[in-house]
Amino acid sequence: MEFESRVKKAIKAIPRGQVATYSQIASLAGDYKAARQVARVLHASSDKDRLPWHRVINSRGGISLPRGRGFEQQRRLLKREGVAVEASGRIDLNVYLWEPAPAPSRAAREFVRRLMGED
DNA sequence: CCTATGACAGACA
DNA sequence: GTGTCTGCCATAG
Repeated sequence: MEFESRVKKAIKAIPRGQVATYSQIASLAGDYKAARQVARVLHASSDKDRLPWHRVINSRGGISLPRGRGFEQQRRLLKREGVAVEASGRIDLNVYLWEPAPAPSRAAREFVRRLMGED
């Protein structure tokens, strides 16, 4: 249940107005090959989890839910927060894909420290 | 131990 | 662009 909770945490971290892919979430949860598990978690999750599930899309930049079984709702929720979704369900990843800020590397911290002239 | 499931992804024709 | 095939692996039963 460790992996599953990390998946949920990662999904909750997706900012409003942006999207993340299944495999992206899997990677953040610690297993880059576990995209299908992310799908499984979402499929099984009930609304009490309060997950921004609609911000998770597939690697082709599309809504994976079939029409009539969630597609329309996901599209509506995304549009509501400013994400442009084509009628086909496609979303421009170059615009909306979430790029989590990486933790600064040691080298980066060192660089800043020197810039600021701390000793 | 099995087998089945899953809102996936990448490679290929 | 489509369609097919294969690998993937945590869970549930």
